[in-house]
Amino acid sequence: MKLTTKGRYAVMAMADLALFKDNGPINLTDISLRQNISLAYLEQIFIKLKKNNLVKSVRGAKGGYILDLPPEEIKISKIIAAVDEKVKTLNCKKESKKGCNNKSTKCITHNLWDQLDQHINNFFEKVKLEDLVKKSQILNK
Amino acid sequence: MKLTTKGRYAVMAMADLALFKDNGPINLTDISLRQNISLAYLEQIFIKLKKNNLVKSVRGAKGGYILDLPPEEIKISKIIAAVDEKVKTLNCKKESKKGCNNKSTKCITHNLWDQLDQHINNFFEKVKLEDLVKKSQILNK
DNA sequence: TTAAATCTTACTAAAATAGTAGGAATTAAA
DNA sequence: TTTAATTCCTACTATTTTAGTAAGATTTAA
Repeated sequence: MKLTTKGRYAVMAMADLALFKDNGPINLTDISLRQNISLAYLEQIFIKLKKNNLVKSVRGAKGGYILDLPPEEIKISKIIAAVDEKVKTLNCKKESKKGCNNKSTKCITHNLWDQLDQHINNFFEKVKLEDLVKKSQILNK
Repeated sequence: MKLTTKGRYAVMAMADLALFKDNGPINLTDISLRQNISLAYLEQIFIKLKKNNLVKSVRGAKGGYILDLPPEEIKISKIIAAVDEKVKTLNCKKESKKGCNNKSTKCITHNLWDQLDQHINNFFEKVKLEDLVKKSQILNK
């Protein structure tokens, strides 16, 4: 689990798709304007979302993207995992069969980071795209 | 809450201090060797730990650092906060009185990141230095 | 007096992140 | 059949952050 603006953009864009999911394919230019993210950057992000079966594309004029699943079935964890390659927040420099940093034991804090990863993952596993859309409707009066 | 190797090093070093807390001041050269972290880098880290009242220093020969509190009273969250300046995992580009990115509303995912920060913080609030020391003794046979 | 240590400041290298650029391919609609 | 809108693809670049180095000043036990 790695947290960067790329992941944040991805979640924002997916939430945008969810909000407008009944309008047919949504093009990136619209998302770019609404969410204030550069078009070219969004394009890169959507290639990854597509590869990970989170969205479907419709090419050509009047094309765009649509969610591949209903918002209540899309976990935030999947979205973030799709765009940010690395999986862990923090790694020990090297972990061999022996242990961390080639020492004979795991480093003192090794388990702590493992647990943190699980903890963050749990959080994002529980939240669905649907939850964000609902919230944004309620909270922004 | 920002997670980098600096934070990890800080936790490792503090755990090291906790392990050897009955030996009087521990010098950074020893920690450097045991934890495989460069001395000069450790020095920088310890300046911050000291500023944040997590350790006390003893200058001069036979000097070193000691914990300012017993390990059961030192939360991991404090250690990480001490060395990593920024507090949040992810920020919206700009949040003015109006909302994120100067739009009239908070961005769709704003609350999500706030909640995540709380979630991670909770985790580190619950874990004390003592827990790490115990664990390292048990798990590394 | 010396050696071991912290303290201080400034610099630098490396990596990651964020973003740009330019054009190819596809397709709805005029 | 042409055009405009759109995704797709690849490469490049600028910026920021992170990690680390360097050099020396200061302090103090022995």
